[in-house]
Amino acid sequence: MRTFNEKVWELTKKVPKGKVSTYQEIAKELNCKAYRAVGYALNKNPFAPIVPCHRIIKSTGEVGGFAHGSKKKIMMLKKEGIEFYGDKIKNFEKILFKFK
DNA sequence: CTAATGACATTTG
DNA sequence: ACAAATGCCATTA
Repeated sequence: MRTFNEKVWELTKKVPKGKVSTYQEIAKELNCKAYRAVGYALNKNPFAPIVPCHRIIKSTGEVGGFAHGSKKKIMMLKKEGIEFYGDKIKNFEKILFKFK
């Protein structure tokens, strides 16, 4: 059956390169406010390289956490053309991908 | 079934 | 504006 986690991964896969999304947006798309569960799902995500989990950040514009270290996450995002103010995303609202 | 956990978000001091 | 406390939901033990 399609678990909550699978839905999360599926939405995460839809985020285009060079853009990011938030845990909150994903939760909302699933008709709930389980941002916590979303993070949990991505952490336990068995499709580590398949799903672009690094494109999911906090609603505040901070990168949040990452299984291999937040530092790595930032590096990967930078590689995709995303700019940073230290640990915070630059032009956050402009590169934010919305599902709706 | 109950308790604990976590890559969060929002409110409060 | 920043840091701490509180609330949140699904998953796991």
